[in-house]
Amino acid sequence: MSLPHPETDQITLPNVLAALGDDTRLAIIGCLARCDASGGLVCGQFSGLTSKTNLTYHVAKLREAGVINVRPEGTKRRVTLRRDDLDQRFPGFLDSVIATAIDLPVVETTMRELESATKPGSA
Amino acid sequence: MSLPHPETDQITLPNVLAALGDDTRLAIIGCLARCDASGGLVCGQFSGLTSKTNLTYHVAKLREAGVINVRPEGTKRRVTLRRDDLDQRFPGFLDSVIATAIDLPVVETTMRELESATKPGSA
DNA sequence: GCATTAGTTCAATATCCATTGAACAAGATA
DNA sequence: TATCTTGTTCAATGGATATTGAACTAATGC
Repeated sequence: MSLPHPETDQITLPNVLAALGDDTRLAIIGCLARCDASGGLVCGQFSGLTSKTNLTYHVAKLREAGVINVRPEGTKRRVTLRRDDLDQRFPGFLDSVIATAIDLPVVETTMRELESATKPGSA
Repeated sequence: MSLPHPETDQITLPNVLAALGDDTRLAIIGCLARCDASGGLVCGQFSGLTSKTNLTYHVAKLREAGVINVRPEGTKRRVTLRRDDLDQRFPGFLDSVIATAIDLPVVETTMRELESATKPGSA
């Protein structure tokens, strides 16, 4: 964990809601919801959503709010949902968000990334 | 319902999250969560939160996102949570938000309003 | 060592969003 | 009718937030 992440008990609802109240970031969460079981995703796999620079910005927002975990992996950054932490802090919240976010439309470029990510042996 | 409210199936998660991702609006929801059983609140009872003008703005945001219902009552506006609609659309979501929002600190002026609102015969 | 890949930093801009005050409208009350 | 209460509208402002491109760093592979 070389990047700063808030402790579980420092995650606040206002921050989480503000972080999720953005289309780009909600799309990131939707993608993660689909692929989290297969080890999460790396930043590059969100490339269909927006520019590389902008992605850095939005991923940082989600990380700082405590919604995701970002772990360096070589030159890449592996992104996962902080499911347990959020469940502990706001029971039922993440599940209800994911249930809807997972159905949000995804651009085709990103869709292909997700498909290859969920294939066995891709993590 | 003289003011425009979205139909239940037009309420979207991105809009709801964006509406709740603001401290003033989350405070309004917290107040409503305490008092909704006793018939909701009128705008004036949120006066401790911000200015009158600004309140109109935030209440409109919540109404347009489908989070609250606003019903004219003489010169007043009665505000209630759209519990059933939100539960139907995003099961578990509102409950998990309220469970936390109800514990958020409330300014004293507003606190007094809430106390008088929950007294029997005040609705 | 050199090029490639993956992501970051920084400064600039653009856009959106919250906040304010003055003037207004509508209903209640006398 | 005059006045008070409650909330709205509008235009203006300030501040935050998203987006961009250029230059950069760090790890990987040849």
